[in-house]
Amino acid sequence: MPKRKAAGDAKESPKKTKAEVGGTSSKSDFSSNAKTKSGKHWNLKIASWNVDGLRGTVKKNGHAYIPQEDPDIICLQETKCTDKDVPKEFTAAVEGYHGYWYSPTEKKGYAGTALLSKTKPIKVTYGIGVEEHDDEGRVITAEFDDFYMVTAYVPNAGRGLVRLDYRGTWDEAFTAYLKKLDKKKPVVLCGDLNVAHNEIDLKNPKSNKNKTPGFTDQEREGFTTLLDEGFKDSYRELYPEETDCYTFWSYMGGARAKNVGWRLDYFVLSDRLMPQLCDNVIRSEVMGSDHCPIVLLLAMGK
Amino acid sequence: MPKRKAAGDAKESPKKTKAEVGGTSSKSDFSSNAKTKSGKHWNLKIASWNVDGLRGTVKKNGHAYIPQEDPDIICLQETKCTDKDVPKEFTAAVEGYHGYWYSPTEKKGYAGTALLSKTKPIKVTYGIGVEEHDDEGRVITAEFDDFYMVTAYVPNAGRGLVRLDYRGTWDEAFTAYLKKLDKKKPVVLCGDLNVAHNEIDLKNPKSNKNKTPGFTDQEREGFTTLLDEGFKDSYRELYPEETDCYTFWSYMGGARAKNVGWRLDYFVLSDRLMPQLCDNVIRSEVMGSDHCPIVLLLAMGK
DNA sequence: CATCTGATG
DNA sequence: CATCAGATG
Repeated sequence: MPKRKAAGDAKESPKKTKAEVGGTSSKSDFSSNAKTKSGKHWNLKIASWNVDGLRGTVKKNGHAYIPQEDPDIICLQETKCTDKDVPKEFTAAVEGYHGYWYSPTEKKGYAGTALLSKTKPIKVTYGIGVEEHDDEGRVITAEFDDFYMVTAYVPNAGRGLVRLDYRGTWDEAFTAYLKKLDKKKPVVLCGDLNVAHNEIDLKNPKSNKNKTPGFTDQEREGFTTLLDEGFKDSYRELYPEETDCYTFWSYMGGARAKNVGWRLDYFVLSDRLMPQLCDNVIRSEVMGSDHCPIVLLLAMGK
Repeated sequence: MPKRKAAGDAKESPKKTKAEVGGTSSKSDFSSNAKTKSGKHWNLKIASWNVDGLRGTVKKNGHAYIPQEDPDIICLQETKCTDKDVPKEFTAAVEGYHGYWYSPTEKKGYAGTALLSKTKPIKVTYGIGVEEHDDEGRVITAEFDDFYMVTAYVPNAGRGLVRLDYRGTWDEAFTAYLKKLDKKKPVVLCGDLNVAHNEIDLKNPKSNKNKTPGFTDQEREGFTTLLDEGFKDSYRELYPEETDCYTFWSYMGGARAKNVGWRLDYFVLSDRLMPQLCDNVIRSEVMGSDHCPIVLLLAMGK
C-alpha cells in the first residue's frame, strides 16, 4: 500500500509544533525512528482508540490527536454514534480519509466502530458473518493489497459477568473468522479486545481475577487460543517484561492519575507479519476517553 | 410573625457587599424601601424559585442567592430531589431555616417542592388532601400565626397538551383547597403555577395560544377562576401595565438573552392581605435555573 | 466517574 | 437546551 515518505525519519520529518492534544496539556512527540529487526524503516502507521463516545471525545478536543498522530489508518471503538451523528469537528479532522462506520441495529448510543484510511480499501465488510454476533456494530474489516485490517470492539462480559457465556460464544466465532481471513492474506487486528491477557497486563491481577470482566480465566484463555491459531500480541512480543503499561483506566477513583490500569487494547498480527513489525506505542498521555490510543508501525513491502 | 428589624430601610440596613449570585456576574441590590399604600414598611420577605433541579442549581452556585436575598421564607419548586439528596452546600446556605421537603412517591428526580422558614411554622402539611393529586410532591402548606403559606408546582399540561385534562382536574381541586384554607386564615400562595394568565404575561401570545402548555384557554380560565374566588395576582395588581416581565425563559434558542419569556411564577394573595402588600419583585438577573426567583414584601401585623 | 438514551419541561 | 434516571462500561 503506502508510498509514504519515511515519516518516521526525523531528518525528513522535523518535529511539529505541537498543539494541545485531547485535553492534555503535555506536549507529545509522535515521531518515531522505529525499524524492523532487519533494519527497515516503518512506512505504515495504524492507530486504534476506544473513544468511549465519539461525541464526548470531540467535546474534550480529543479529535485533535488524529492529525497530530497522522496515521495511515485509524480505527475507533465505542463510537456510540452512527455516521449521521459524527460531529463536524471530527469530520474536519479526518479530511482526506475514507471513512467506514458501523453501529448497532437496535441500541442507539451503544458500542459502534469506525475505520478511516488514507488509502481506499479494496473492500470493506461489516460484522463477522454470524447473525448472532453482527447486530452491535463491533467489527469492521478492510481489505488492502497485502493484508486485512480488522478492528473490533469485543463484548464486555458485564457487571456480575452476566454476559460471560455470550462472550465465550463470541470469542470462538471471532477466532474462527480471523483464521479464515488469515488463510487468504495476513491480518492486522486492532481494538478493544476487552481482556487483560496476563497478570502483567493489569495493575491489580489478584483482586480482579475471575471477578471483574476482562480478567476471567475464560476470557484470558480465549485470547491464548487466538494466539495459538497463528497470531501475535505485537506489544508483548516487543516488550515482554514491560510492566505498568496500560491502555485503559477506570474513571472511578482517579485510577488514571495513579496508573491503576488495564491493557485491553491490542494490535494482534498474523505470525508472518512479524518481520514487518517496527513498533507498537501506547499513547498514554492522550486524553479524551478512559482508553488511550495505541499505534502500530509496520514496514510493508519487501 | 416576624419582628424583623426593618430590613427594607436603607438607613438601618446598609447595602451589603454583593457577591456573585447564581452564576451571574451582575451585582444585584436586593434591598428595598417598599411600603404599603398606607405607608408601612415591609417586615416579611418571601422568595419563590423554580430551581429546575436543585442539584444542578447548586452546581451553578445558584444557592448563593439565598443568603444574599435573605428572605424570611423561601419556597422552591422542581427540586427534583428528596431531602436525602439535598447537596450539603445548599444545607449550609440555609442554616437557621426550618426546612420541609416534599417529593413524589414514585418518580424520582421529578417535580418536588421545599419550604424553608426562619420562623418555625405552627403546622406543615403536604399535598391538598386529594389522593389523586398528592403523589407528585407538588404542594406544601405551612401555617403561621396570621396566614397560610402555600407553595405549589402546578402540573404542566405536557407536550401536545397530553395532560391538559388532568390539569383541569388539578386546577379545580387546588382552587377548592385554597378556598377552604382562606376561610380560616388569609393565604399567601407562591410558586410555578404553570400558566401565563394574559397576553401581557408572555412574549409571544399569538403563536403559543392553545398550543403550548401554559397558555391554553383552559389554563388561563382556571387562573381567572381562582382569582374570582377572592385572590389577587400581586405582581399584576402592582404593575398592571408592565410588559416584558417574565419569570421563565426556555433554555432553547437563547430565549433568556432575548427576553423571550413567560410569567409563570406568582404570589397570589387573599384579597384581605392586599393592604399589607408592599412589593413583588422579579429577580430576573439571578441565574441557576430556567426560572428566576420572585420576591414578595409584606407588612404584617397591624 | 464517565458515556449514552429517553422522559420531562 | 437543560434537568434527572437508568443502562452500560
